[in-house]
Amino acid sequence: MQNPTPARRDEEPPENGADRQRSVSIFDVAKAAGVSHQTVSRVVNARPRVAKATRARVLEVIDELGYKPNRLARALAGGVVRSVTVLTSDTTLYGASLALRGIEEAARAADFAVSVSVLDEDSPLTPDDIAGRLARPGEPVLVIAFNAAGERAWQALPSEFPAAAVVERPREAGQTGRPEAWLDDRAAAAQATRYLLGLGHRTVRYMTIPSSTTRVGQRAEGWRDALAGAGHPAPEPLEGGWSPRSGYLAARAMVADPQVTAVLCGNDDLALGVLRAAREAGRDVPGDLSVMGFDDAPYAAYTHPTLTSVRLDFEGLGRGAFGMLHRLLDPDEAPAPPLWAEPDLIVRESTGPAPHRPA
Amino acid sequence: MQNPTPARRDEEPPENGADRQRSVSIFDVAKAAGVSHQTVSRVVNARPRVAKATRARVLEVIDELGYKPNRLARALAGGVVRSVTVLTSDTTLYGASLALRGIEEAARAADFAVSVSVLDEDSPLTPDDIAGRLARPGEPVLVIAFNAAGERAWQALPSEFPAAAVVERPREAGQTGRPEAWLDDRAAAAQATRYLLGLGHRTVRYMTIPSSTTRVGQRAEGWRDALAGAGHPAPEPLEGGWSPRSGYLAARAMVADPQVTAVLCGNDDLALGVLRAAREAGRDVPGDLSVMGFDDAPYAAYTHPTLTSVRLDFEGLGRGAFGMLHRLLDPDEAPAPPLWAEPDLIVRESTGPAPHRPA
DNA sequence: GTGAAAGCGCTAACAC
DNA sequence: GTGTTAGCGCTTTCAC
Repeated sequence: MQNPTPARRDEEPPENGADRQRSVSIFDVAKAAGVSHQTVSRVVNARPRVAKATRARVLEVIDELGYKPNRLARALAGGVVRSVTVLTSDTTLYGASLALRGIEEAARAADFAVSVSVLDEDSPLTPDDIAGRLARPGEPVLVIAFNAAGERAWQALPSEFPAAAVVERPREAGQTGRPEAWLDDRAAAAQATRYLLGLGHRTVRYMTIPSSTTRVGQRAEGWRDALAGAGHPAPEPLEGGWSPRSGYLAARAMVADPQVTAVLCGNDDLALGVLRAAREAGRDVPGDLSVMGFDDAPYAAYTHPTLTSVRLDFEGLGRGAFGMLHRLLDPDEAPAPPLWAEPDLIVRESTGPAPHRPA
Repeated sequence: MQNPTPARRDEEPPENGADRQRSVSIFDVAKAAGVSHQTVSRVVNARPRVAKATRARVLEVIDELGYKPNRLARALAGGVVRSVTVLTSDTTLYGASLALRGIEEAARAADFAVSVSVLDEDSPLTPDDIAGRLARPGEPVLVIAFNAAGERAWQALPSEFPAAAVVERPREAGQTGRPEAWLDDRAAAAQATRYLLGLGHRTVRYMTIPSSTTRVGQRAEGWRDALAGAGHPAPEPLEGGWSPRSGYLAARAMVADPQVTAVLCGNDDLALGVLRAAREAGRDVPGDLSVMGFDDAPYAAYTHPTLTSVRLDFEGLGRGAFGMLHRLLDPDEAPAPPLWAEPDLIVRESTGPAPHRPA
């Protein structure tokens, strides 16, 4: 297939484009620069002991020949890794897809290759199974743990794996601290709830997105916090899902109840479903009922009514998570990561003052 | 760092979990099974010439030791590749993220690793640049070319690369046929337009999504086809973008014109923006104006009014594209790929009969 | 400073 | 059928 002769890297590369297959190797560079392949390796990896002139010459040849180190060989030989596998379970989820993009950006900037491996709800997650998803054993892992499947993977990941995660909520203090990046959903939800309460609503209902853990989600906690802070008992949360449909279904009973004047939803899709249920029940939004979303999806400014929501910097979060992993691999890497932006309340049409009580 | 002794694979693996690093190699299996590493390789790769009993024994040992072939080494050694790099430019686009998921599913089923490399609008795309994104030179590539950045990559990809793409539209016949998977957007748009025409609308306006090529998009072509088929001249298309915002902006002038009674949008996001512009202009949808989307995003059934749209099987498309690539790599692979589903018109509230003409 | 040698885990070519 | 040999392109030692 390749060169049938036993001779190795001794003759000129084929002049014409006939055998374009084999790309230029470290030996080609070495030969052209008149040094050993080892010296080339040193130059490429910015190792100390190389004469200035030698380095310059090698660099020049590299440029000329268009040499690119082969990632595989590099990894196989036990060099620095420069690749990550991202474990994620739903690339269509708004937050997850943005986080993935953030990770990819940061990774590319750091010259890391990123692989993606999609988790099913029920994928087996033994250490062996996870290892099987990696391009190379020992490769670092980044998990997007916004939902249960992701969180399971994060938990299941043996601690020997160099890894970081974007999570819904940080673990309890006291657990071994593996790097985790998260958005302060709890504070954001509390802020959202306080905003609604400030509008004069007697209380605020909350519709849950599935929590990544068995415990109640961060957003629900924030909602509770705010209610408690205002001296209100928390009503039973409504159990939603991820989709508009689940929001619609979960809201149908609630919207019939005129006592309910404000609902905070775990995400915008849910809020959209609630909007529809309200409309069908003949309740005016925001006249009779305030509906609030979470995530600030691109469509939130264009629904009817437009959706008050909380903007979250998922992309920055992804970048930050990669930064954590990078620093874990290489402690004297970069300074502090550019922190991701704080959640931001975006007020639109779907929320308003509490209706005047008929009583 | 690893084993400091020069001896290679001659002693027992460390009994305790102390040195968990080095995973079990083909030599470990070979030794345990009392065969050569080559025989193990044959078994693993399902090669013909192995005695039944030998095969069984090796398989058993593999299972026992939990041996997993090292992808890197495999690739380095020039074996079958079993990995793809997906080039995509916007993971948040609905269609693209679903296609990616479809690819990942199919790839995992075929035991391929998938890497993702995100394209910017302005990433350089010389062959060298593309090669730099690959985990290994010569690795197969799958490009998601729904937009200009993706299409540029697909065009720029040297033909030596084993590659396939999901594209908006197939190339002109006559161009070298590299495998391309696409949805019949053109027929779907024609069908949508005919549906609108059938409702009594005098004509149908079309709002474009950016085409992946310099020519007009497939959906626009379909719309033209239908109009022409019905003997109508095609009015000037409206230039939209990808976002609800761009749809809103592009629609503002149009909705003021009472002559316009039906608009077909290049995607649902655009339609959402149009819906808002119509509302602001005081035009009733679908009473005064029918608005139709494309893609059938999950929220389409929950907007107000709910959106008539065209459902497209992006996930199936992704699976199909992977299948094409797989067969390209290994001609005697699988039979025909499970074809992706036909586009499907979903009628909802946003479209209706043409208003009675005042004249 | 630089080069030579060994080997990462695997597959391919060729014996036997 | 099965074992042996020689690399894939690179990074480690360790000499000089």
